[in-house]
Amino acid sequence: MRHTLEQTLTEALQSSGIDLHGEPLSFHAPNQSDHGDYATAIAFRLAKVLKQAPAQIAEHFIQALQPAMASQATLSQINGFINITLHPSARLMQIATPANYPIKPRRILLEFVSANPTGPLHIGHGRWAVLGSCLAHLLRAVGHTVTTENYINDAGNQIELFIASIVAAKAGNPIPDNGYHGDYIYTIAHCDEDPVTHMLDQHASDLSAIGTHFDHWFREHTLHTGDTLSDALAHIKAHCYTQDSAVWFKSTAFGDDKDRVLVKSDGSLTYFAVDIAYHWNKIQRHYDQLINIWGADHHGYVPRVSAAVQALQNGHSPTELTVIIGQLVSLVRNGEPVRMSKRSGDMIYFRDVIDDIGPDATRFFLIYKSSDSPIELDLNLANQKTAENPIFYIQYAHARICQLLLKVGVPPDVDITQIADAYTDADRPLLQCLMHYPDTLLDAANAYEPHQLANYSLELARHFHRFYETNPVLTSTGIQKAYRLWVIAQVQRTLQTVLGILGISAPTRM
RNA sequence: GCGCCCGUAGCUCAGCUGGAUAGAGCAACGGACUUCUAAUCCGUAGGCCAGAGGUUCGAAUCCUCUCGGGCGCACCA
Repeated sequence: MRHTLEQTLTEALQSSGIDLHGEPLSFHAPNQSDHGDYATAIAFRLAKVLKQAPAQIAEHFIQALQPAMASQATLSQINGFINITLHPSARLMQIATPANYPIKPRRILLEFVSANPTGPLHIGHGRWAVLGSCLAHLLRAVGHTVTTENYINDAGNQIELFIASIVAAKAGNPIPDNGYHGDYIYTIAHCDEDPVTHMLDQHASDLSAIGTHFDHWFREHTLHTGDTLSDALAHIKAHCYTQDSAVWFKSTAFGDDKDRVLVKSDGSLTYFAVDIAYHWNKIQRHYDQLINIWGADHHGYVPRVSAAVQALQNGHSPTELTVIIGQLVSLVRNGEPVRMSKRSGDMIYFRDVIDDIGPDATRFFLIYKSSDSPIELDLNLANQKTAENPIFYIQYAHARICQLLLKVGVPPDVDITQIADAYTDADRPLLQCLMHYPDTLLDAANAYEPHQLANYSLELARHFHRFYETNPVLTSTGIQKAYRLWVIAQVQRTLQTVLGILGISAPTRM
């Protein structure tokens, strides 16, 4: 694993009396597999300080390191880069060794979706549902403790408008202009269930359809009935002032653009005031980190919440707040944008997309792009999107392995140093890909970017399919058969882990 | 006007804290199924990384500006 290698080799260099001047070795995977398994450009960064050519420095370092590495790898210098090429058996050993992740475990509260229960979930909520659940799996995979939470705004104006809309529909009256006009309003009006409960059940059902489940559903109204609100306001009071008969929070003292109103001049609370109470509640649950996933349409809200979290804690044992801003999903039909508003009639809901292309394709489609990048979904191309969706390519790799292993029965116990004799250079890209899995996982977790893992799974599947074409297993014999079986079993294991984190099924046949 | 995100192959997108010849998928063209599932593989073609400056050994990546697109700038939630 990269981290261990960096540590070991840094120590080896230092004990040879080499001064790195604070530069980290920073290994990366070379973009050409025949350059080796790990590479570092440290010689370039030290060239100026050491007043030597990079190639010279690299050669010098290699001389110092080679003795310590000889049993595992060959070191070489190309164009000033130091390349490490593991011996085949060392590479196989690396793959077989369980990863340990150099992180400080944190207790994390991850909040996402948090849709108003005034209408069904749309595709945008779906993106956060997928991103959030993948991120939770990812952070847990490297050793953090994660609690997932869905915040429900079941109090306030929007809920009142929602209820008023249903009451009007029930009575056969026209729905208020600023009310909700979707078809679902009439559906709810025809049943006796509590409208908010009905909506929340539907949310849970939609989320469950793509395998997203929350540890907590936090209801806003519980903030109003308990002491949390007054308690939170009391804790932030030192940073507040009164002006124009409204109470303002001096958020500019914590980096916000302007101060924000908490208590309006009519005595009622702003949404922000309630949100402060919610975050106060989170802080009191003693997490190390709060992560919120918000759509780009809320990014302007970040500085004030961040300011509030700082003010509430007054610098004492701070809980860190991290807000992940994701770009929006837009729907297009016949080249024309489809407006996504809960108040307009014409709506495509998240459930429609799931039913159309299936949960696995939906999840993959929403996770394999960076959340910084907007997603445009053409409804007319929905079926085509299914064919284009690379998820089947990945699942097919897994299914191929499963069917093959089924025919073999119980694979034999193997001695890695023995089967390494069957290694050929053509297998190197696949083995490197397998070996780099823990590094990829760690990078993805540290960056809060599950899409890195989705892209990794594609890459692994590609290498596997190539291997499969040219390495018949059933007709091979002896060491070669054992080796090939071992390799595909490693691919199977890794694919299962990755697909598990992505929340996508790993079918045994297709 | 101010702030955040984005601009990479025909289309959809990767490109990790600057590193070696910028990569996939889909679409196009040409090959490979009596052989572990062809939902696959191999090959060909496709690029002024929006544009212009700057930083340096080295820039798609960092800084500044311009153009173009998305989103946001409430005593709404």
